[in-house]
Parts: sequence; C-alpha cells; structure tokens
Amino acid sequence: MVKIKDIAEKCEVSIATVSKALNRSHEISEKTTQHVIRVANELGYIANSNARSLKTNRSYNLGLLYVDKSESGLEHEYFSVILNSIKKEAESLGYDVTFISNKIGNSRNSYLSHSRYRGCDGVILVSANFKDPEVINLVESDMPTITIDHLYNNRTAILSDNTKGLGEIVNYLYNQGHRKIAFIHGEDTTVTKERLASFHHACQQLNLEIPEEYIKEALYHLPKYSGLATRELLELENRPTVIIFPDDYSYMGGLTEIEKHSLKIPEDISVVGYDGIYLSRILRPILTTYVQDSEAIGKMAALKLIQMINKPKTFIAEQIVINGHLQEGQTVKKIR
Amino acid sequence: MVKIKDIAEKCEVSIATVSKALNRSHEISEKTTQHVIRVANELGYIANSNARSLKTNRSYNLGLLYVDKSESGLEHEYFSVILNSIKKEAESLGYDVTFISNKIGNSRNSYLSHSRYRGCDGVILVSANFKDPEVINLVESDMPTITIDHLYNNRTAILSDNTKGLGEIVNYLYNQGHRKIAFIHGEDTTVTKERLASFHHACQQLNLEIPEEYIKEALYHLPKYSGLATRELLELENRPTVIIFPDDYSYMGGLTEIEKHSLKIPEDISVVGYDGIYLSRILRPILTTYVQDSEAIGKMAALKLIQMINKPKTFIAEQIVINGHLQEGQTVKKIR
DNA sequence: TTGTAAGCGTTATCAG
DNA sequence: CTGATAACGCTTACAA
Repeated sequence: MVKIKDIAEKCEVSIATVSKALNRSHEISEKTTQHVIRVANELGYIANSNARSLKTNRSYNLGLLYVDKSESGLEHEYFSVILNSIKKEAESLGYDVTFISNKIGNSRNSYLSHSRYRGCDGVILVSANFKDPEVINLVESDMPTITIDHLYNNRTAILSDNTKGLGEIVNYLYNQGHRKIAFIHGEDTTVTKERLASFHHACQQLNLEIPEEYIKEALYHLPKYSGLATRELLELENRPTVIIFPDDYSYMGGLTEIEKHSLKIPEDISVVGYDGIYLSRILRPILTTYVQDSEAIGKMAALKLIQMINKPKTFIAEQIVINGHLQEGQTVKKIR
Repeated sequence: MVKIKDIAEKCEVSIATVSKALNRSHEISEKTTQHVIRVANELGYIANSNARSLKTNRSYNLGLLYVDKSESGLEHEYFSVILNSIKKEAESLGYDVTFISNKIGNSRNSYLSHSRYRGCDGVILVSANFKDPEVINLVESDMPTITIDHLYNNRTAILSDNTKGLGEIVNYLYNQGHRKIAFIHGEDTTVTKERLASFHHACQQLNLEIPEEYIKEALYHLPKYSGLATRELLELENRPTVIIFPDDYSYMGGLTEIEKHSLKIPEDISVVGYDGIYLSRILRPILTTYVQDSEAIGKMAALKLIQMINKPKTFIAEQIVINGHLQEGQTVKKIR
C-alpha cells in the first residue's frame, strides 16, 4: 500500500507537507498542494483510517445498535427502511456505519465497550431492549447516542408521532360510524404507553365508552399473538366492529383468525394496521393503516447524531417527532 | 481511556508483558497472565482496534457491499434476511460488519479504496451491480471477496439453486396438468440466465412447446414491470394457464393486473412466485413459490469469507449452491 | 510556506 | 519468562 511517505519522497517534500496538502490545509501553497494531490492520485494513494483515527480520535464511523427481539433480524420492513435511510444519510455526510454487538472478538462484552473498541463517534439505537442495563449504560455514557422510538430522560430521541397516530385513527373510525373499537396493542414500551394513552384520550373526547375487554395485549411484529387476541375479540358476546392492530405485520395473524371465523373484511369486521409498510398497499383489500415516515426517521437520526458529534458542547437534547399520515385503504366499512 | 500502559504501571510489569498476557501468549507465566487480566478488568480496559489494526494489518471487520438497484434500500426481505444472517454469523465468529460505499468522507471513491481505507479483512457483495467496473475492480483485487447470487470467473460465490428451482417449478406445474406455462423473468443477470436455461431445459425434457410470447422480461422486485408483462400475457389470444413470476414481490404487480381483468386465482389463472419471503405465506391465497434458504445463504457467505481470510493460500475458490424447496401454496389449480 | 519530531496504542522482535 | 524498543501510518505542535 502506498503511503504518505511514498508521496513525500516522490514530491521531494516532507511527510508533514503531504499530510497538510492532502487535508487541504491553507498552510501549504496552492502549487505544492496541487502537485501533492496529483502525485497521490498517480500513485493510487488511499489513506489509512486506523492510523488517522488513532491520532485524531475521530473515526467518522457510526455504530448501529440493532437487536431484533423476535430474533428474526432485519426482516421487518419498518426497521429495514430506517436502517437503510440511516446508512444513506450517514454516507452522504461522510460517515460509515458499523453494527455494534455485545461481543469483542470472541468474548462477551458490553455494547459500550464495543463502540469504544471500534472508536465509533456515536451510536444510533434502532431496535434494542431499552430496559437492558447494558443499553442504559451505553446511553448514559459520554458516547453520543440517539434513540429511535424510545425516550430516555434528557436524551435526544427520534419518535414517530404515536399520539397523533392513534388519535387520527380513532377519529377516522368514529367518523365512519364505528363505536365499538377494539385495540390490540404491543408489549409494554414507551411507544405502547403513548399509543394507549392517546387511544383513551381520543375516545374520551368523543364520549366513547370502550369496555375493558376491547383492549388486548400482544407482541409487536409477531402475528401469532395478535391472532390469539383477535380470536378472543371475535368470540366476545358484544363483538367490536373494528380492530386496531399493533402493526401491519401483526395484522396478518388477525387476518388468519378472521378467516377461520368465516368473516369478511370489511363487510363483517373492519381492521386497521399501523406502520404503512409496503405490504399494506399490496394486500387485498388494501389495509387502512397509519403510515410512519420511516425514511424520515432514519435520516433525521443520522443527521442529529452527526450534529451532536460535531458540536457536543452546544448540542441540546431534543425530542423530534416525525409525522405520519393515515392511509385510507379498503378495510374499514362505513357504518349506517 | 485506560490503556495497556496503565495496566503495566499498576502491575509493575512492562507493556510488552501486558500485551502478551492479554493475548494469552504462552510466553507469559500463568500467574502474571491472571494478574494482568484481573487488573485490566478492574481498570475497565478496552482495547483500541485502531492501534491494533494499524500494527497487525487485521481489522476483524468485514465490508458489506449492498447497493439496491431499485434505490429503495434494505427493504426487500430476501436481502434483509441475508444481511442479518451475515451479521449474525460474522459476530459469532468474532467479526464486525461495516457497510461499504463508494465514498470516503465527502469525496467519491471506489469500493475497493473504501474497503482498504477501512482496513476490511474481506468484503461480501450482496446486491450490487455486478457489471459495474468498480465492482469488478474490487473482485479482481487481492481483497478477499464473496459474491452472492453472481458468479465471477474463478471466484467464490454463494448461489441459490436457480437451476433446481425452475426445474422443480416446471415439473410441478406439469404434474398439476399445466401445459401453457408463461415465465416472466428478471433483468439480464447470471441468475436470470440460469433460470431461463433451466426453464427451457425442463420444458424440453417434458416435450413442452413454449411459444415465445410466453416468455417476458421484467425487473426483479419491481411489481410495476411484472404487472405490465402480466397484462400482455392476459391479453394473448392463446392465454397461458399459469404464470411464473421473477419473485414474490413482483407477483404483487401481476396480482393487481389479474384483478383488473376480473380473473380469480387460481380458478381462472394460476401463479407461482420465487423467493418464499414471509409475505408469500401470509397472502391469501397462499402463494405457491420456490423458497430460497436466505438464512443459509448469508451464513455461508460469512463463513466462507472468514475461511478465505484466515487461509488465503490454501483456500480454493468454490461455488456453493444453497438448496431451496417448493412451497405448495394455493395459487396453482390442478387441471383436468 | 515547509520541515522536524513527538506521539496516538498497539504488537513484534530480539535481547536478557 | 520478561523487558526495551522499534514500528504501524498518520496528524500536529513547534521550529525554521
């Protein structure tokens, strides 16, 4: 590999001059700079990020903490899109992206250690177990971090607008004539809490009495559990006219159950999803769902993290809410 | 950050001894080794991968080249699963994974340069434009590489079994009584060539005459183009009884078109997908498709690349074919 | 404007 | 079995 020293020899200048020229330092004359750059190109010089990082303590590398609780990996489109959007934005700002695990080489280690080991300038937490002490440890360290869809005290987070989302859904359903609205929510997380609160708030505003049996817990992204919850709802004496699912994927579990009961969507029962993944649009009937702008979420996460890295002193923790919108599909029946 | 020197001082040994002890060198006595390790833990020592890599020329970091031609990113499940499987296997073998772009910092650069800049030990090419000179340049360099679903001369590749796949599909359709089999294939790639050859071969074996108008080109993962091709097929005088799609996603484009023609699947027309993504199982009717073992593909890619890295001399380029299987869904009608 | 030299945190060689 | 020391490739005071 050709290095700075080789260029220096060829140009008959010192390595310091080469380094400065390559970094476009104004200490160096325009002429020398151009010459050095030309020779560097001729020789096919490529910098060594390890040497550079060692010296500067900056890696221009972002860590990505992505732990899928369902152990099924990147396969959930919502997160996949976020991940890719992070990658795209980071690249366009001159940063690379490395996955962070809780191992270093072959031995177990904390996420924080791993991030430090790789010299990450910052870390984005996309889907993690936010209650894991190790994760908390990372967030509370001096390592710049951004969380997506989870809010830690006094830390920067990118949040999808769960409050607005559930509110819009409930109001839409009400306007379509629905009064018996069931809500299957995901496991207990910040996101879920917010959605539940918003659901109840919206119902209250509309003077809707929702029986407790209409509220069911399932797990995000796992159709099976939403299927079970759906069955319970369908077998209720006083069956709801519409079911809100935790997410579009989970709806598929409900769908199977609804079919088993020989019910037609939306004639016999209406359904609403959440996320607005590609799937929701290609399903038939097209799913009525709340579309999260996951593209924007990922982009904003990368952008804010890099801002934080660049101005650690003046950066103020903020909670950024990314708006979504209701996708009116074909799965909600207009009543009366 | 605590470093080797701090440990050395506390233990009253030299930094060389600490380094060796930490690396479990047998030059160092068991007693010293244990002591050093204990103190290292007490102090919360974390190695610095930059310094280490600089010295050893090994990063334990794999580059991942993933360029989605549809510009839509990680959102295709087939690739998402592969990516995650690579990440999992790499981690379990003590490697990290970094995305490789064609930029370094803010200036354009080649994939190869980027890989070198980050000191990657090797690179996996998941979804790339395999005809791009820059990509070819990377593969032909001394950087260990593995390609997925594309075969370069004399290089290691992980391939899904396209030959077996198309053969099985055709034979299955034949057994179900189908004689008028249409095939919408993807853009011209190694994979497509193989599938087309296999399709024709299987038909020939069965003495099936397939009219040329039954073979259509579309683009992988883009429902729109398969939709157009489907329309052409449906409007044919002599309409096929079954259509094979390039992939499960693309089928969705065909589905829309079939619905526009008020045709029922599989009563009026049968369809077959390819990939076997999650979607294929949750669709109704369940899609008959050829399931690729993407989990195994990703895992094998990481494994082989690491083997290549470890034994560059004895490693022999090989083409590894990962078997899939036919998923009998509900979209193929039994004829007669 | 350019050069000298120290040093970032490791590993590896060689001597003791 | 342990230690001194050079070296990896680069940046950056500071000197010239």
